[in-house]
Amino acid sequence: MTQRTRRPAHQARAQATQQSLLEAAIEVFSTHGLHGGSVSRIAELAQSHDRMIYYYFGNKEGLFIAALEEIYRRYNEAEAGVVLDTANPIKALTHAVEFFVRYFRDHPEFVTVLNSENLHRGKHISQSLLASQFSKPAIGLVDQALNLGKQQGVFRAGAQSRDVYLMISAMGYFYQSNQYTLSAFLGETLSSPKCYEQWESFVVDAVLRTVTQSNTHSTQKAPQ
Amino acid sequence: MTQRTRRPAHQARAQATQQSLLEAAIEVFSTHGLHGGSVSRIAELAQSHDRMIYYYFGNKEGLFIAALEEIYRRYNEAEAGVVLDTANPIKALTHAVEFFVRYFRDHPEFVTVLNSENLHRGKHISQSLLASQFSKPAIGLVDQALNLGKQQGVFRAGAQSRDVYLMISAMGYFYQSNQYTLSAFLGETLSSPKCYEQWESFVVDAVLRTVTQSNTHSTQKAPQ
DNA sequence: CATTAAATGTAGTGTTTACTACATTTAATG
DNA sequence: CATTAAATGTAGTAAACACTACATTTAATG
Repeated sequence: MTQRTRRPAHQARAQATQQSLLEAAIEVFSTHGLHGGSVSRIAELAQSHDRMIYYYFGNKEGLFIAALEEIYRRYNEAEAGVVLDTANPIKALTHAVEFFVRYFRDHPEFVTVLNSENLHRGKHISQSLLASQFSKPAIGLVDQALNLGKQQGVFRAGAQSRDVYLMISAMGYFYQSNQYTLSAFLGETLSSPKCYEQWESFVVDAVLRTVTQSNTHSTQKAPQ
Repeated sequence: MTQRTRRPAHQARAQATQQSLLEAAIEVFSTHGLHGGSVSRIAELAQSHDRMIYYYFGNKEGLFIAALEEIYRRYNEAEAGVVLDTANPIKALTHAVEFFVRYFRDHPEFVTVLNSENLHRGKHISQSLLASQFSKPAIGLVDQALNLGKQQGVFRAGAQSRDVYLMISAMGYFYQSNQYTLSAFLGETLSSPKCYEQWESFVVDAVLRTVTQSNTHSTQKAPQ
């Protein structure tokens, strides 16, 4: 905030409370949504006071924006940490798919907070100054694997990175996000490890079938 | 409710208020969520009184369950109205995909209310007595098209209806549900008709590539 | 046309909410 | 060690919330 860099002990403690408030906010907002999660509950979970939320984040919305930025930051950080096998495009793309599907599975708070933000029509992410930075490495992984395969003639040139990224995200995200209504709708639980594994391998299979060279029909136009 | 069938004028008026409350509930819950949408706002939009919500639906949760059941009912109704070309499996599956993608696009309230329900871990849909009925025609369309193709040797036997249904739903649903964060994340708006069309044709292509026999030299032209 | 019950209108209740005014503690510095 | 500002603690406020007690209107029936 506006503190000078002259008071290290104060600043350390301050940053600790900020961090715990942010962590609590992610937890509460992810389980109850923006309206459902109260500032008092967040403060309590952080073992602090709601007073501090206003001190550090201005208001409830400011805290939500901070939480949103944080989960995006972690998502990008995780994505940046993935190293793909440059020799084998199929292996590379497979690993990329596995990363995304597993990330959504292992980070339900990312999914639910994004859902809350989309309920509010992206009102907060559009306010965020950091949002523009997020777009940089977004499709990076998929783009990397796809280009690799195109160069080697394994993947068809028509497959666009953005579309394939959306495809992978959609299948991983939707399975996690809608697991409860899907389970009720389909009459079977989707949360078991066995079910997860089967879905993961299907997604890998579907993505590979979508991007690999084949002489089957196509409704997709040529790339430009 | 508990009214006898002896008072038609009363009953007609009663059903009208019930219907307008339900419609208003879908509207408000879909734009603000379960917690964000208030009963007073719903009553006002329905040009009624919050008093009537408790009279007809018991409480706020009862109204939400009713709204949930209603959007599911409409979804199933729309699905049941689709007639597929039994002679051409590729055409049939293409039409099925187009139906789903367009349904999610044209019924954002279905998407957002389901998201709210999933935020609450399916708490309400599991309470619903009608929920079990919903599962019946769920995969129907996809299953129909897929079996058709398998019989004719166009689609591979390994492709399971449930997986393909999830794939189609995921790609259609996610694109609509996450359009705001995706637009910010990817740096381009996804809501333009042109973008929608391109995505739709990609989904059709991806699904067909996923389920078709990989080694067949199908010279069959794609549907327009 | 009086009766009756369904349907609606009115005016509340207690609670929770986001947010704030004000007091107090902490620790770095002259 | 007194000063000072950052950091925290306490005790509120007004508004919105879900929900309800009670009164009134409506129209079908004896």
